[in-house]
This record gives sequence, C-alpha cells and structure tokens, in this order.
Amino acid sequence: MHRPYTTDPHPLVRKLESIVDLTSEERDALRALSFMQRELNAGQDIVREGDRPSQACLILEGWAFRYKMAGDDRRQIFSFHIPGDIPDLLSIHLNTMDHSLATLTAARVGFIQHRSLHELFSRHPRLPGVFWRETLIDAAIFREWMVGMGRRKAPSRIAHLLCELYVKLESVGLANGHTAPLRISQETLGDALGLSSVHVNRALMALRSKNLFTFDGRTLTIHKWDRLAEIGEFDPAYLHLEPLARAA
Amino acid sequence: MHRPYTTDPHPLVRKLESIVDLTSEERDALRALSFMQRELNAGQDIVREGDRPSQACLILEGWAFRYKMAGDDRRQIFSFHIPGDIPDLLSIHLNTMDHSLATLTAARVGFIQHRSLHELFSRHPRLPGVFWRETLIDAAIFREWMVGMGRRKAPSRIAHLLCELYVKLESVGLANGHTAPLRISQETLGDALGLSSVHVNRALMALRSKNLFTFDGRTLTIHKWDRLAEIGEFDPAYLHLEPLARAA
DNA sequence: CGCCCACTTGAACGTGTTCAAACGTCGTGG
DNA sequence: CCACGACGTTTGAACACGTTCAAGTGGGCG
Repeated sequence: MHRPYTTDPHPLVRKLESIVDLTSEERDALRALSFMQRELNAGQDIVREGDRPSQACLILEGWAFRYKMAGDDRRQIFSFHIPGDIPDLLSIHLNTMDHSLATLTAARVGFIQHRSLHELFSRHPRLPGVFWRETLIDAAIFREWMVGMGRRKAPSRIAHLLCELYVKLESVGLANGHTAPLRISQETLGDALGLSSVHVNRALMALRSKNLFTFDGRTLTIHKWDRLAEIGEFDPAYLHLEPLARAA
Repeated sequence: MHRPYTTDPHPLVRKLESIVDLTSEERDALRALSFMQRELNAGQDIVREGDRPSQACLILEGWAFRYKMAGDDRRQIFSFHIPGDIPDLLSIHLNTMDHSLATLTAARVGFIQHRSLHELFSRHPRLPGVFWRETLIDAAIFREWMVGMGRRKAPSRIAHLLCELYVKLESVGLANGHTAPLRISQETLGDALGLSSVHVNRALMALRSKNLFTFDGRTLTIHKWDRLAEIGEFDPAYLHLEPLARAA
C-alpha cells in the first residue's frame, strides 16, 4: 500500500522518506537542521493556546497530542503524534496558537527555529511542498474524525481510531506483525472521540467480546483486521499514504 | 479586529487582500490567472471523492460546501465556502480527493489548472505561503468544529456556527450592519453540525425564543452578538483574521 | 391553484452522560 | 516485604440529550 520505510536514524528524514524520495542534498540539509533538545514527562504541555512560538516542535521519541479546552472541564483532542511529526508546524504561518500541544508519554522533542525552517525552504524548493502536504494530510485526518464524531456511533468511532493509529504506526515502521505500542488511557481515547471515559469503556468491552483485537492501554494487537475495518468504516485513502512521484 | 476589505472586482484578489498587502505585481498576476468559468445550479457536485483533479475550483459567486458520505445515508459537511475561496486547493498536493465539493446555492465557479498555480507560485514566491496559510486556517476551523461536535451540545453548536459564518462574511464585506445572507436549510445545518434536522429545528426554535437573532433559512440578523457568542463559546481567534505584516 | 419542499410538532425510543462506588495494578516509601 | 496511594478500569442506576418515524403545516413558485 505504501513505500517501505527506511531506517534512517533521524526521525524527520525517516518520516519524509516514507513519503517522497529525498535527494542526498535534501537529506543532508534536514539532518543539519539544528534544534534545542528536551526531555519531557508524560502529560506536559509543550505549547499552549495563545502562545506565539518562534520555533516548531519535532517529536524525536514518544507520543504527543494536540487539544483544546472548551470551558475548563471539557477537552477535545485533535490528533496524536509520533516521532518524525512536527505537530505545530502551522505556527510558521499562523502567529498565535489556537490550540495546545502536550506529551502523551514521556518524550524527547527538538525545537527548531522558524528561521531555520524558512532558510531550509528557500534553499531546497521542493521541501515546502512536502511539508505543506503534511499539513494537508493533518487536515484530511481532521475531516475523517469529524465524520466519526458527527455520524458514527461509539463502537464504530473506536474501531476507526484503532485502525488509523495502527496504519500510521505501520507506515513509519513502528508496528511488528499485527502488534503496535499504543499507550493511551480510555479517558484520553474519550477526549479524542468526543465520548465520556465510561462510555469508551463500555463500547470497548463490547468490541473486545468479539475478539477482533486485544488492547490493554499499552499495546494493540489486531487479530481480525477486515472485520475491525468494517465496523469502523475504515478506508485508509484519507491518509494519502501513496508515495509521491520520484524526484526528477 | 481585521483589516478593511477592498472592493477589487476579482474575488480572489479581494479575499487575499483581506489577509495580506499584495504588491501590484502580485495583484496583476492573480488577475491574469486564466480559468474556465461555469454556472452551476444549487446542489450540484463540483468534485467527487475519488477524483484526481488537474484543476482547482475558485468560487466566483454563490456558496459551496465540502462533505463526505458515511455509508450512503449519513452525510458530514466540513466547511462552507464563499466567493474568493478555493475549497479544493489541497488537490495541488494530494492526488486523490478524499471528499466531495458541491454547490450550496446556484453558483459561478472558475477552474484553474494546477499548472497555472504552480507557475504563479514560482514567479511570486510570497504567494505559496499565503495559500498555505489559507489551508492552515481551514484546518483550524475543522478543529473548532471538532470541539463543537465532540464537546458542545446542540444549541451551543448552532450558536457557534452562526457566529462563525457571520464573522467570515463580514471579513470579506458580505455582511451589512448586523445582517448577512445565509441560505442554508436546517437539514444542511444538521449535516454540518452532526445533528438530525429534527433536532436542529428544536434547538433553533429554543434559541429563537431568546430573541438573539433572526434566521429564516435565507438571511441571518444578529441582535445580541455578545449573548450569542457566549452561548456558542465563540472566540474568533481560531479564524486568524489579523492581517499579516506588510510586504517589505 | 396546487404542488413541492422545508419547517414544525408529537411520541417512543436509543445512545451516551453523570455520579458513585468498587476493583486492580503498579510504583513508592516505610 | 508490605502498606499505601495514585491512577486507570469496571460496573450499576438514573437521567439527559438526540434520533427516528410519522403526520401535519406553511410558504414560494410554476
């Protein structure tokens, strides 16, 4: 379905190579991007709604997620991010953050100055298009989540999310066979799906009784992909995983 | 809150000038963009999920919306579009449409070849960033709709959408005083909000009884903005209406 | 005038929420 | 090593919100 992942040690290079053939100059330029590195615990905000960042955050290890609060009790999560992602890349064109970014697990992240990215883009004119495309895929995933929250019931939403996360992990080489690491609490799943944790629990138990997958909050193993995809109405087209045409 | 709109006859120039100061060269290049023009009735698909367009659609007159079907009965609408918008601009970087675009009202649209856009971008290096930014704002609106569908109740969602549409119309000069044209059926509102038309009707009636606004499916007049914004938890920050810095 | 479409209303039903309590597990410190 | 606490999961019961189906209303347009 998609190109084989490479094993480049740089997460950003690895991610982009899963999408497009980089020239060696582009690869070198990406590896040369300088950033300040930080280790964070789980559940820490990286950037907050209202901030005006001058740098963007590259996930090097661990998971992050984006969210926004409605009032001070209701949280809506928009996306989960894995190594190689730059979840707040949008801050290079939108001055003020309209949402927050936080770590889901303990994580290592790098902060890249916007200035460095602009330089990278002007020197390597194919790259802005590649990153633009990444933000368009983000938006495609948002649309699919909207379909879920607007038009699918809880079990279907859960099945869909599990399929999506599995495919994304697999596409960057983080899944083995039918198993992938997935350290997400039911409360967090609920905040991503627009459900209460109680209802996530009940729907999850109902799904579990069908033996389609096992999931204990740490590891996801999918036993019957086709059936799960059917329940979740999952069609991966919106992830746009087909690689781009080769570099000229 | 945002810059005064210009009255340039070209909808695309008018839209972009509401965001950024264009140089006269940029303006001329935009006006010179060639496109095939078409008149469409209300409720016609312009591009469909699965298509691989070689052109992008500029709305010249009337309204359009983007949507996706779940099964063949449930429809989810993602966005509404007005003159100056290029709702499927994403097709320049994503080969296959993951959703459809249709007219809401009778409309006049222009189809711009992707090739022309690429040429425009390479000749006017500030423009890709401006268009990229537009697609990032699209995504910001998707996020806000996710908050609504996941975490707000029907009356709040409706109030929020009315506020959003009013502000967007005002920002391009399509609202007069407190009144704006808004030709949307309750069924369509429901498909955008993740609600049944029956429930939209009831929630709308309940809101109407508060005399915050009048809306008859054609025209929206807002009487008590503050109160409506409060009910909808509407904070326009996510629309990123502040103009960009002036051209150097 | 009459038809069509959108809006309105009612009643029964279903999905998901809320509140509360109990249970398990894991990591920490005594 | 065990006790404890923190946190996530599981369960129950009552309730609220939203859906569905069905019928009736009203306005605009041919």
